[in-house]
Amino acid sequence: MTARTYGQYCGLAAALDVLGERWTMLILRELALGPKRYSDLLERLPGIGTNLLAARLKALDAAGVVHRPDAAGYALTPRGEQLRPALDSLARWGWELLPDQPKAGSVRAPWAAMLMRAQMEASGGPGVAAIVDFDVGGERFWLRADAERADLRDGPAPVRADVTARCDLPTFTALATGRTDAREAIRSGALEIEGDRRLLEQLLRRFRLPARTNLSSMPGFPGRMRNL
Amino acid sequence: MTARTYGQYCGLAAALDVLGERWTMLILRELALGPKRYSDLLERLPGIGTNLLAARLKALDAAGVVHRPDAAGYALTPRGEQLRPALDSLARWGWELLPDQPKAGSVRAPWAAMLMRAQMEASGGPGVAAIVDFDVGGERFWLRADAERADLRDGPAPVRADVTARCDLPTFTALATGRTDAREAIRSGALEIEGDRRLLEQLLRRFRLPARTNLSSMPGFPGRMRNL
DNA sequence: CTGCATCCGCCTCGATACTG
DNA sequence: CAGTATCGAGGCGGATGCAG
Repeated sequence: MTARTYGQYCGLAAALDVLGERWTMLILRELALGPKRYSDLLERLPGIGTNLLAARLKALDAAGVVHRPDAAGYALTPRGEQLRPALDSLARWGWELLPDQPKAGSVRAPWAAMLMRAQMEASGGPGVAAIVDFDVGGERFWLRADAERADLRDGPAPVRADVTARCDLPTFTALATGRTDAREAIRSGALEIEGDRRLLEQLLRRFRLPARTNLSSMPGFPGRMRNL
Repeated sequence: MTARTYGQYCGLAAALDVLGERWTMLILRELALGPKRYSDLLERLPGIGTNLLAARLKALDAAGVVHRPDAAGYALTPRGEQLRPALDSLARWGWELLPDQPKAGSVRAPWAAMLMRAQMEASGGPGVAAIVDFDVGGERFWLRADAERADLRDGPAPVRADVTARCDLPTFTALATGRTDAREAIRSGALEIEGDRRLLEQLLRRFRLPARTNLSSMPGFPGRMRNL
């Protein structure tokens, strides 16, 4: 009954009173890619439990972070959209914790794409204006970039894209981590392009994630960490 | 035994695997103000419970976020310091959730000061270089500002400050929220200054927090929210 | 079928008591 | 001072039920 709040007059504590419970920020991550229905969220958040998702959505609605534009479907409110810098910042910090090689089934292309978008914005912006339509192993999402900012949504692009890129998930993660580049992937046939090839190459160059210090070599590891 | 992780190859999920449990980010907030001992943390985190604090510190140590420079005392590692932008971002988002009037006992001057520092950095930087020593109701902390960034630590300034400011907590929150300004507070005697008065006035102008939309007037309020 | 609510076992949390 | 041990209450995860 007595909702567990920190009761501190502090911005961080107040934010965590709303966002701090398990799964909450991950729900918002999914909704940041576009509106979704209850069952969409369930399938993208493996392990969450149906009751918990319902409870979180209700709480987020009450907090003014999420709303229901139509009867079936949840979306971020403007207040929820304002969370993006914070989620980006956390994601960039967490990126360095991830192992070099993802465990099978733990990767979703949009998650990597979100990270790359955040990274791009943090390092001076995309630099070019473009709309790119991705198909990564059948998963569709699209990016709208301008000089400083980039926006990422799932689903197919609702407008005509400048470039269309199709590849499988391993290729995409290889592109993301810089283990390969666009030119090479195209040459090997792993990446299929339609439209302005140079635009995509330009973007992917800015898209690259920073190298990670390998955690397994850190003192005190493993503690209670990762099991991807 | 099986530490509850999300198991997603996603920066945000990885960050939350380390930071997502209750109290963790608030511990880091405290350590971001400077190294502290176990009992210092206990007293600044009312309600945390001794076992939980010990467990969190152990986990954060294992994760490479916190370390113990000397036998009794915890501090952020460089990796922990890198969390500042993320904590700042969350704090700025959460600021707008706070009620205009804090409940008695729920305010700590450094929390407001942290928020002001984050706000200052986000809106173009302090603009001036200065070291300011604060004494707010007996609580000491100091700010080192340059054109773009600002650093805030608790305790008295270890170097000679350009300005020394002394006031009580209500005056400080009034300054923070813009309900009063430095000139007025000095004139009324609520704020005592030693040193370069104009420097402080300049800083405090950049220090002001944005106005908040009053939550209580929002649809769906109260849901499960604040009880400060 | 989607969108939950209910129930159940376990784990986390918070409070208190106790120890080196 | 700096934690560990213990225990009740509640949050979480999984399975199942059920209404629209």
